[in-house]
Amino acid sequence: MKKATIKDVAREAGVSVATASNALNNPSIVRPRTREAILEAARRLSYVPNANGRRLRAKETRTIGLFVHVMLGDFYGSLADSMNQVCRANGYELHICIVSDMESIYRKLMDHSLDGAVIYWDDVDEESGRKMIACDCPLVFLSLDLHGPRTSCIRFESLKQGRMAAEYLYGLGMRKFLHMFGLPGNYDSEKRCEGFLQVLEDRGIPRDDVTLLEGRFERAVAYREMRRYLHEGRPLPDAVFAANDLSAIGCIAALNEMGWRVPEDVSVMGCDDIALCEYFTPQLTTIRTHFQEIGTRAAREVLRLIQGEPGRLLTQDGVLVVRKSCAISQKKNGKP
Amino acid sequence: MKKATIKDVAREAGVSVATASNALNNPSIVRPRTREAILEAARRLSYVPNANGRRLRAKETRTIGLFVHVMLGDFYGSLADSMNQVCRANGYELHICIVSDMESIYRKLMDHSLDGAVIYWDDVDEESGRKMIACDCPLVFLSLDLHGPRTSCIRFESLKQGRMAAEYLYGLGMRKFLHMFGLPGNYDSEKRCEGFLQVLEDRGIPRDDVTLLEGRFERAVAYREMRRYLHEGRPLPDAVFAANDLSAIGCIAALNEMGWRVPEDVSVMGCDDIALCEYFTPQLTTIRTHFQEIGTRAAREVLRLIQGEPGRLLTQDGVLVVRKSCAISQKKNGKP
DNA sequence: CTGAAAGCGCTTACAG
DNA sequence: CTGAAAGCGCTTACAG
Repeated sequence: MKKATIKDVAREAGVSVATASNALNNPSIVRPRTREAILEAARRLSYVPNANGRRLRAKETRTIGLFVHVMLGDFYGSLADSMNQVCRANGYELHICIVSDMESIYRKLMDHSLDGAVIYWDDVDEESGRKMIACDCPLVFLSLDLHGPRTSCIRFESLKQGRMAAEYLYGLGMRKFLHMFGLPGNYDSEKRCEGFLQVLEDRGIPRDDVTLLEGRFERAVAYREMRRYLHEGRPLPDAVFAANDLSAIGCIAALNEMGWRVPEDVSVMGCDDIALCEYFTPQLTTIRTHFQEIGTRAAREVLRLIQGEPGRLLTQDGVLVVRKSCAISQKKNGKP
Repeated sequence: MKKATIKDVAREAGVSVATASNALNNPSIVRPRTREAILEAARRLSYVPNANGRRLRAKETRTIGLFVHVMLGDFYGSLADSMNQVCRANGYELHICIVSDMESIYRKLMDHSLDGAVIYWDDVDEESGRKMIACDCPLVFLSLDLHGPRTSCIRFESLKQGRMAAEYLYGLGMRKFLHMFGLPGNYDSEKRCEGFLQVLEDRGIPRDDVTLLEGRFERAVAYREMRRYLHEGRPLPDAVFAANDLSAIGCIAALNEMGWRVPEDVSVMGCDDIALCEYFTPQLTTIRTHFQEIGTRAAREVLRLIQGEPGRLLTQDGVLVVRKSCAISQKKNGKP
C-alpha cells in the first residue's frame, strides 16, 4: 500500500496542503473544526510525515549525532543511553554513528542530517579539528581540547585522577609501581599517567621503580602484557594502577594465574568505576569518573549550543572509591 | 560560511546541475574532461550533497536502522558494532535508535528515513507486529517469531540451550536446582526456562526441587533475588542456571557474600558467553550463544531483503563452554 | 554527452 | 482563518 502524503490528507479533509501542514505543526492557528477534520483524515490514512521533505524545507532535523568508533563497552553504552534520554526529553532524536575515520564525521556534519553532534574521538589532528569546527554545526568534543564559538568540550580531570591514584597507593605504603597505561595519544591516558608519575616523583620514588606497560584500555591486552611481564621474571610490584577498570581486571587475571593474590601480594587499582567493580572478586578499588554523567552533560551542552549559547570548556571530576583490591603494604607494616 | 549546493558546483564548473549531478553519481556517462572540471569545482567549494534533498528525490536512504531499548551491555554493543561493519562494507549507514515504545519504531519505519531495519524488542504484541510489517520496509526481528514477505526473523535456539544446561548439570550429579529466570514475556527467557524444566522433568526431578527466581537479565536484580532467597533460609541448591551471564555473576556475588563457595558448594552456570566469563573468578561455565554473529547475520539479512529476496526464519545455535564454575556434585561422589 | 524541466513532500511567507 | 505559490536541493527521464 502506498504511503499517504500531506496532499492525500489535504484532499481527504477537503482543505489545502498549507492548512493541513499548519493543522499538524501549528495547531493554534487553524480553526478547531478544520483542525479536527485534518487530524482525523491523517489518522484514517495512517499519515506519517516524510522526514526528508520536512528536513529539506525546514532546514532543521531535530536530530543530534553521537560519533564513536565502537559501541562495545560500558562507557559507550552509558554514554549513548544517557544522551538518548536527554535528547528525547527535549524533542530530539539521537543518531548514533559508529565510524572509523574523521572524513566520515566531517561529511555527516556537512550533509544536513544533524542539528548538532557529540564527538568522542581520540587524537583529532589539528586540521581535521578545524574542518569540523568550520562546518558550523554545534559540536561537543569529549576528552579533547578543542573549542570555538559553537564548539564546547568536556574533559575528565584525568591528571587529577592519576594524582589521586598515586597518592592513595603511596599512602598505603607502596613503593614499587606498575602502571598499565591506556592508549598512546589518548588524552586521558596521557594525563592519568602524567599525574601518576608526577606524584611519585614528588615523593622521591626512583623512576626505575615505576614500570609502564601498554594495556590499550582492553582487558585482553592488559592481561597479555601483564602475563608477559611476569613470565619474564621481572619483579612483582607492590601496586598496579590501571588506566581503566577493564585493564585492571586483565591484570588481576594474569596475576592470579601466576599464583599471586590480590590484594595480599599486590594491590591493583582501576579507573572509571564500571558496574562490574562491585561484583568482581576482589571488589575493585577505583576512581569513579562519573562517566554516566558525561552523556547527560554532553547532550545538554549540544542543546545549549543549538540554542545559540557560546562554546565553552567543561570538566568532570573523579572521586576515589575504596573497595577490596588494595591493602596496606606489608612492608610498611614492618615486614621486609 | 554558506554551504555549497549542487547549483554552486554547476555554476563554478560552467555546466548544468543535471550534468553536475551525473558527474557525481554516475561518472561513466559524462565526458572525462567535464567530469574532472566538476569534481574539481566540488572540491574547491567543499561540496557535500544535502542528504535530505537526495533522499527525498531518490527515495532511497542507504541507511539501515537498529532499534533497541537500551545500549548498555555487551550484547547490544556487539550487535551494533557487528551490524555496523556489514552495513559500511555494503555502502550503507547504520542508524541506531534507542526507543522506549513501539509507536516510535512504527513512525520511524514510516517516515522514509530508513531502507530497512533490525528490531530487537521483547514482546511485540500482535497488532504492533502487523502494523510494522505493513510498513513494507524490509525488517529483521531478533528473538521473535514474526515473519512475512519482506520480514525475516533470527532466533536463538533458546529451548535447546535450556535443555543443554539441564543435561549438563544433571550429568554432573546435581539434583536440586535454582533457575534464575530472565524477563517474563521475553522469548528467550521463556524458552530457556521451558527447555531446562523439560529435561529435569524427564529425568524425574520433582518440581519442588527446582526453584525459580526472576533476575530480569540484570546483575543487580539477580544479586538481590538470590540474596533474599538465601536470607530467608531456603535450602541451598546443588546448581544454579542463570538466564544470562550477568545474572549468573549476580548470583555468585550473593552466594559468596553468604559464605558459599562456587563451585565447591554450589555450581553456577550462565548463558551467552560474554567476554567477562573468562576473566571472572571462577571462570564461568556457560552456553555460548554466538551473540556477536547475530549482528552480522541480521545486517546481511536486511540487505538481502532490500535486494528483494523473501523473508524467512533463521536460527542461531548455542554450544556448551565448560570452565570452572560447575563441579561434579559431592553427593554423586558418595558424600551425603 | 549535455541541459531544460519536472517533481520528490514538505513548510513558509504572503495575499485575501 | 485559509489557500495559491514559491522553493528547499536533489535526481531522473527526456529531448536534443
